[in-house]
Amino acid sequence: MPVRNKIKQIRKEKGIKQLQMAEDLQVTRQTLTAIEKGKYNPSLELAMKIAHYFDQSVEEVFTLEEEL
Amino acid sequence: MPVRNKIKQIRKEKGIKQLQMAEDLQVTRQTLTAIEKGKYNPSLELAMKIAHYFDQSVEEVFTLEEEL
DNA sequence: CTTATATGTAAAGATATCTTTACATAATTT
DNA sequence: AAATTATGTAAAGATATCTTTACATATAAG
Repeated sequence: MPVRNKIKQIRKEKGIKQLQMAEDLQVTRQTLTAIEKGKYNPSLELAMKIAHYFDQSVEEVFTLEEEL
Repeated sequence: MPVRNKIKQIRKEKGIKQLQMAEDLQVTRQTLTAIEKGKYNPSLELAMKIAHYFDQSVEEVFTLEEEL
């Protein structure tokens, strides 16, 4: 059950730069890039910070893939 | 910003045993105990599985503490 | 009281998450 | 075209998450 995210899409819609967002969330830009690219999933804490940063719920940003 | 959870409380309300729940979620009972006790936070994937297991949202089960 | 069931805890090891440093390419601006 | 800004990537190291094995205590049932 991999987790997919819509971070890049939402970030683009809101016109936010990776660097800006990384600083606001107090993580490195590399962390954000890796997560957007699906290299790994964020911790629960970071996932909640990201969702709330977008004024959205965790489920609106991250989805648990059913198949497999 | 620590993450708090209501897993034990919700599990008790639903009358589910740790072992039963651990098997359903395909994690060890020790993992569940540690998370309920706040020794560490679950991964995002496990957090979403737990919330959905309870038919609840991540935010209903896990809360991001504001202060600090 | 003895047995069984539910929960708590711990240590060692594996893998995942995140940082730091560094470099590379793509896209935008001048 | 040159400079600046935005994004992609990688490797080493630190810490977090999770498993396995094992034992301990608490609560309930016989």
